[in-house]
Amino acid sequence: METTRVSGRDFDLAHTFDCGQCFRWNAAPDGSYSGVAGGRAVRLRRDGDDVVIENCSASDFEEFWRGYLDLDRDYGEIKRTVAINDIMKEAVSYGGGIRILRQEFFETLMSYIISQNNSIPNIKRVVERLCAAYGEPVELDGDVRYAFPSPERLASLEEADFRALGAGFRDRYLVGAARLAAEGALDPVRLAEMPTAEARAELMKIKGVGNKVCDCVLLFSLGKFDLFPTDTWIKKVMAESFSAGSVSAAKSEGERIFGRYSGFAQQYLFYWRRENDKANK
DNA sequence: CACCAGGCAAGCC
DNA sequence: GGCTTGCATGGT
Repeated sequence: METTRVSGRDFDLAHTFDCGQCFRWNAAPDGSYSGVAGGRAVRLRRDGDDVVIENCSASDFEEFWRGYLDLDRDYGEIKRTVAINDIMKEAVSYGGGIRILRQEFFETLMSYIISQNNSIPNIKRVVERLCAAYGEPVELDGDVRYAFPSPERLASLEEADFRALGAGFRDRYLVGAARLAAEGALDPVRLAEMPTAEARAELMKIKGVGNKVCDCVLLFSLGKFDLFPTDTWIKKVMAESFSAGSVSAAKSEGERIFGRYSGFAQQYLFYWRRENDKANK
C-alpha cells in the first residue's frame, strides 16, 4: 500500500478530527483516524514527529490531501496571534494541533444543514447513512467505504428519501440545496473568490442556511477565515469570557477581535469549551 | 418522563 | 432590526 509522510508539527489527529468541524472521520483503538474525502479513503497515523497517510499515492497527496489538510499554512504564527489573553492561551494550548480542513463545498453544505438543532453523533450517523445509500464505494484496508454523493445524485431524491435517513424536518432544505447545486447555481470557485459578505448573502438565500450554517460552510470549505461561526458553545464562552451577551454580539466581537484569524480562534474556543464541559459532567 | 443537540424560518412587534 | 415558537429524531 502506498503511503505518504508529512510533518506532524502543529498537527494532532484527535484535535483536528474530533474538534467538531468534520463528520466523516473516526478514531480506531490504536489512535489512527480513517475517513473519506475527495472520493479517496485513507488512514492517518502518527509516527514520532510525522504523520503517515496510508493508502495515499504521491499524486493523491499533491492533488488533494495537501490542500485538504491545510499543510502549507503556518499554524505557529496563527496561534501566537490569537493568544491575546488567558482564555485564548488556554484554548490554544488545549487544541494546538487543530488544522482547519479544507472540506468539499457540497458535502459541507449538506452536512451543516443536517447539523442544525442536532447532536454531533447523530449528524455523523445521518451523513454516514446518506453516503452508504447514495455514494460511490471506495476501498480501504479491504473494507468498503462510501464517498459523499454528488449533487446530481442527490438532486433526484425526494423529501421522503432524506426523511428515511433520519434527517427529520431538514428534509426539504436538503432537497432544495441539492437541486440548486446540481443546477450549477452554487459555484464554489466563484463563491470562494467573492468577498466574504457577498458570499454570505448568496448562501443565505438557501432555505435552511442561516448565519451559523452559512459561516461554517464558508469557513470549513472555502477558507473564509474572517468568519466567527457562533453556535451555542461559542455563545456561552463569549458571554463568560468576553462579556458578549447575545449571539449577534458574540459574532461581531469575535470578528472584531480576531479579524482574518477569526475562524481559527473560533475553533480553538469551541473545542476547548465543549471538551471541558464533557469532562466536568 | 422531560430536556437538549454546532439553528432555522415564519410570524409577531 | 430583535424576540418567540415549532420543529424530527435520538440520546441522556
